[in-house]
Order: sequence, then structure tokens, then C-alpha cells
Amino acid sequence: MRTIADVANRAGVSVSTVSNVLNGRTERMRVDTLGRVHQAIAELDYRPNRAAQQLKTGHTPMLGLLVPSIANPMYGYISREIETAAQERHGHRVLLGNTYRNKDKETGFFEDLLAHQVRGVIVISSLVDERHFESAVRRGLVMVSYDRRATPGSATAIDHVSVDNFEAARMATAHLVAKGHRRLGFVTASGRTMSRDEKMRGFFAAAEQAGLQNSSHIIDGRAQSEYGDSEMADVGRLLAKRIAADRNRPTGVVALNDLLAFGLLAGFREAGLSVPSDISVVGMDGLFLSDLTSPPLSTICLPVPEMAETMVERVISRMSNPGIAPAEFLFKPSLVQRKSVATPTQSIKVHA
Amino acid sequence: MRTIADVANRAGVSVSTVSNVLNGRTERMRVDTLGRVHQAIAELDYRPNRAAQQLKTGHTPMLGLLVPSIANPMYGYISREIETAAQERHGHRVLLGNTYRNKDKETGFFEDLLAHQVRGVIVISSLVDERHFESAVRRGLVMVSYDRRATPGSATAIDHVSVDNFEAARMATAHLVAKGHRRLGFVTASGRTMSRDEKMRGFFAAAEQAGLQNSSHIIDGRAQSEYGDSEMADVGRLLAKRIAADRNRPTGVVALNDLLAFGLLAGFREAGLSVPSDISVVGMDGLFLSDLTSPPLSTICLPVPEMAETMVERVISRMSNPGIAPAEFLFKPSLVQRKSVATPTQSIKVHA
DNA sequence: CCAAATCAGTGTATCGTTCTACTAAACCGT
DNA sequence: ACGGTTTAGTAGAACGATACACTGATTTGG
Repeated sequence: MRTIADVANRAGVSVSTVSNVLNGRTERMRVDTLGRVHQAIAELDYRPNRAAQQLKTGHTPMLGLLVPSIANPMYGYISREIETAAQERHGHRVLLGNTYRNKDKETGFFEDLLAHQVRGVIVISSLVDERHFESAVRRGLVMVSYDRRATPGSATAIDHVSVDNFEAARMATAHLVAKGHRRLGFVTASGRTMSRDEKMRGFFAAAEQAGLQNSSHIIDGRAQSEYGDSEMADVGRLLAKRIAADRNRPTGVVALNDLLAFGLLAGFREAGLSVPSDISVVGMDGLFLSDLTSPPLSTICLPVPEMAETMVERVISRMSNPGIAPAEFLFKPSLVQRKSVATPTQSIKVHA
Repeated sequence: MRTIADVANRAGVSVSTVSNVLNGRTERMRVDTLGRVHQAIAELDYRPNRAAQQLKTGHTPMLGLLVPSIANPMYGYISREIETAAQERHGHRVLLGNTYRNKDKETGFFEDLLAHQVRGVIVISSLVDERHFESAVRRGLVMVSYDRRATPGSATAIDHVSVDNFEAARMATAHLVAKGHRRLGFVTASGRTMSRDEKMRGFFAAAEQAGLQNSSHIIDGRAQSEYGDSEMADVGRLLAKRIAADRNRPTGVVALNDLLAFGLLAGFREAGLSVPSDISVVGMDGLFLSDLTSPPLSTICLPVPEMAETMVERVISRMSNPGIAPAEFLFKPSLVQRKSVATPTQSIKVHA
């Protein structure tokens, strides 16, 4: 590895001068000196050692990114957008970690980031209890959290970026109502994420608005694990069978997310129920895969690239300017109608 | 941030001694000294500064991971297994990059890894032309490449870990043959990955073996981009329509990968063809999603966790022991039969 | 009982940068 | 011609760890 001293030698200047050109302090510098330094850098194919820079300056162009599981297509999508924005727009690399929604794994990742002097981290879809974030934030981590709302009581300085989950579920539910459904279900894996709670509230709000509070229910199933990707679909499949067996079942259901909806679609098919003629389904997320199911899934689409860009922009600007107060960013979801929702038939109990 | 000197002060020893306990050189050390150091570390909540360690030692417990797009569920799955193995079994963190199968992005990532003194990198599914790897390897990167075979001529010291793609496609094709299919297609997005070439060879080998070389064809379509996740499915959908319109179409097709197969399934459905009664489809990858399609996809399953573990084990051991010669690791795929393959009906041209 | 060996540490140069404080030369105005 | 500015750099002390070469005390062997 070449060092700054090699460059200085070859250019016939001091290391200070090389450092100055490296850091753009070229105002008081003769053009030919500048030229010689640039040439020496090129000839030696020199690149500054980040570890040394970091030791000296205390920071490094790197971001942490925590996801429950990168195998989950939704988190994969978000992560791609985040990494691309961080890299292309801000020159930052990203350090990825799967947390499996495990508190110790999250804490361990924060410790490592701190040890590596990485000061910015984006946390995707963690648990409701955010107390283990506090210590890390107090020790200097700049954090933006996705898919959670700010906790009113909490003093922890964290940015929150999220889709309006209440609105997302409300829209999905209202869509079903508009299509004539009067018996509704909200299908979810039991778990403890904040977005889930918001969505349930949105579902009930829409049901109530339509005067359907008595015929609207939560249908939930416990997943094997908390982070769910294949598990999420498994829960959907299982619940579909439970729903199919219920002679008083809803005519339309909204699923916690697309993955769960995929499981639902598979489960209904296996149970002999056809979507949408026997039962309507609407998902949430807007995965590209939701266009490929049978039938193509009507879903609530999230503005992922915009949210990703906001998250990256926030961590990076808050790192360089600690004065910026943490804020909350709520994005609007949108309904994409495909083929999994229809007007309910009268012959609902035909199967019972 | 606490430093090693703070710990030394509090424990009443020299920094050397603290460094010694940090690095496990405790043989010649009185238990009480060791105890005092440990206590001081705990009391101050001290963690060594990685940047300083790195500057001194020249390495850091970190790995690079390059994928075409982490939004692709297959790469997400592989990445999750890699990150988990690296972290849990070797204490290494992973630096992720999306390459979009772009040479400059790959090269840029290598440069950054080198600048950060990260010496190990796993490259997932890059292009056939690996010449831009050479310079990085020469400059010290320990590389393992996934989904490519070693290039016989090349002297570049790279490990290759892959599934036996030839065998995978051969198995898929043989499965179709065993079910009675006599007109076969291999559906692919045109692109220039090495695994694609291997798979095509496997397809033809199986066809020839069955004496079907004259009724077996490649069906390919150009994708919008080279890295394809949603694009891959789009190609499948498009090609499905082309196939459906062909009165002399194959009765069974094997798809380059599951994502393409998903597109195929959707496309056939839209074209009014039913799988498997009108046409059989077999995928490759064994994504968890392939169990959720309609019909559930018969596919060739890859031993992802084992391959991921091997990749991680190889980078890490080759980093610490440069004497180890690069090698090639070929894993065996396995057929998982689901519902997308059936015996061809006689009434093939019913639709034409 | 004394030299050699062992024990239990310690002093300090070093890794490759950054950046503040300094300086030597050239240029002014009077 | 002289002091003061400006210009165009340079010297060197950090940053926080590591590890080689050392040392002063204790133990051992003959």
C-alpha cells in the first residue's frame, strides 16, 4: 500500500501539502504544485487509508443498516434503495446486519458500530420496545428508525420514517367496503411491531366509519419466529384454512403485508376457496411479486424509494449537524387495484 | 470514548498490559492483575477502537458482499445466510453493495474495500468477464465468487463456490423427460452470466441423452437491465405469451430461475394456458416463494446455507492463511416436485 | 551463595492521516 | 531600504491501539 508520504516524495512536497490537496484546501497553492501532486497520486495509484483517516478524524463514510431478515423481499427492496442512495448520493457504504428481531443482536450491532466509529444507523422495523436504543444513542449513534412512530413519552433522539400505516390499513379496508363487503377481517401474525398496531387501528377505524364494527375481526396466528419471511407466508396459509373452515367467515380480508397475503392466497386455493369470487384479499407493501400471484394481488403500495432517500438524507445530515432536531416523516401509501378484490356474492355460505 | 490509557490508569497497569489482556496474552500474568484490568474495562465500559486496531494491525473483522441486487429474493436469501454465518461463527460484519451487474460499480466497491483495509470479499453472480477482478486480487483482496466456475485459463486466485448448474438444469430437464415430455424449452433472459451458460449446456445434455435434440430449444428474451429481479419476472411473463402463441410450442419448459418461472406462470395464466395441464414448468433456486405460486412450482433446490457457510469459511481462512490455494466447490442441487409438472396431454394443439 | 533463568510486566516506536502553528520568500507602500 | 503583508507552503504532535525489546524482581540449580 502506498502512503501519503510516498506521494509527497514523488511530488517533491511535504505530506501536509498532499493532505491539503486531498482535502480540497488548494486556494493558496500554485497550479504547478497542485498538478505535481495530482500526477504523483495518479502515478502511484494512491488512495488514502480510511482507517488512518478515521482514527484521526473520528468518522468514516459508512452507515449501519439493521433489518429483521434480508431474505424478506420487502426488506431486501428497502435495503437496495437505501444502499443505492447512500452510495450514489452521499458516497457512504453500508454495513448490513440481520437482527431476527432479537434485542441482543440489535444491541451487539450497535456496539460494533460504535467500536468501528460508524455513527449513523438505519433500523428497519424493530420491536415496539425501543429502550435498548437509548444507550446507543446516548453514546453517539445517530439513528433513524423505519416503520415505527415516535413514542410520545420517550426522550430518545431518533428520527422516524414510516408510511402512514393507519392510513394504509384504512384505505385497504375502505376499498373492501366500497366494493360492498360487510363482513371484514384483518389477518395478521401476532407479533409486537408498532406498525401492526397502527394498521389494526386503521382497520377498525374504517370498519367503524362504515358501521361495521360488529362484523369486523382480527384473525391472527402465532408465527414460529418473530422476524418472519417464509414464516409470514406460512402463517397466512394456516390462517386461510382456519378462515375457510369458518361458515361465518368474512367476505373480504386485509392482510398485514404482502407476504402474509401470498400465504393467504395459497391457503385459500388449497382449501378450495377461490379469490376473489369466494373471498377478497388485499395486501400491503406493493412488492413486485404481488403482481405475479394468482390472482394478481390488490395491495397498498409504499413509496419505498422516497422513504429510503429520506432515511439516508436524515442520518447523514444529522451526523454532520447535531443541531438538527429529530423528526417524524410520514409517507402516504396508495392503493393499487388488481384482481384479488371483487364484489361479494350472495352465496357466501355455499361451502359450509 | 474511553481509550486503552484510561483503562490502564484505572487498573494501575501499563497500556501494554491492557493490550495484552485484550489480545489474550495472559499466560504470564498474575490473576489479580488480570482481574483488575477486567474490572477496569467493565467499569469504564471500554471497547477497543477498531480504527486504531486496524491502522496498527492492517486488518479488521469485516467482509465485503457484492450482489447484483439485494431486492432479488434469491440474493437476499444467500446474503442472509452469509451475514449470519460471518457474524455468528466468525465475528465478522458485512459490508453490502448492490452492483446492478455493472463493472464500474464492482470496481468501485473493490477500491473502497481496499481503502478500508477490508481484505475479504464474496462476489455473488457477477458477469462472465472477470478481468476487472484481477487488479483487486493482485492488490490483496481475498475473493470468493459465487455462481461462476473457475476460468481454466485465468491465473487469478479466486475461490469458486457454486451449485452444479449443469446438473441442476440436467435434472430439471430429465424430470420433464421422465414425465413424458418430448418437446422441451429452456427459458432464459439473455444475459452473460456463467451459470446461464452452464445451465444451457445441462439442458441440451439431457435433451440429447433423451434423443430430443431436435425438439429442444432455447427461448430467450432481453431484459431491460442486467441485474433483474422484477425485470426477470417481466421477461418470463413476456416469453410466456410468446410461447403460448406458438402452435408448435414445447409441452414442458425449464426456467433459468424461480423468478423467471414466476413470470412464466403469470404469463401463461394470462394467455389462457393452464399449468401443468397445458404446459409444465420447472424452476431453479428453491425460493420459499416457489411453494406459494399457483400451482406450487416444481423446482431445483439449492443448498444455500451450506454454500454460504463454505464461502464465509473460505474467505476468512484464506485471509489468515495466504498459503491456502484457491479451490472450486460444487454443490449438488436437488429436485423438489410440486405441482407445476404433469404428463403432457395428447391434445396439445387444442389452443392453436 | 551467586549466576542464570523465569516471571510479570513496561517503554515506546509505529501504523497513515490530519491540522494547527509556524516560516521563508516575495511583494508592498512610503 | 525597511517593516508589514501576503503567499505558498512545511514541521510535527496528535488519534488509539500493538508488539518488540527491554527490565527489575524472584526463583532455581549446582
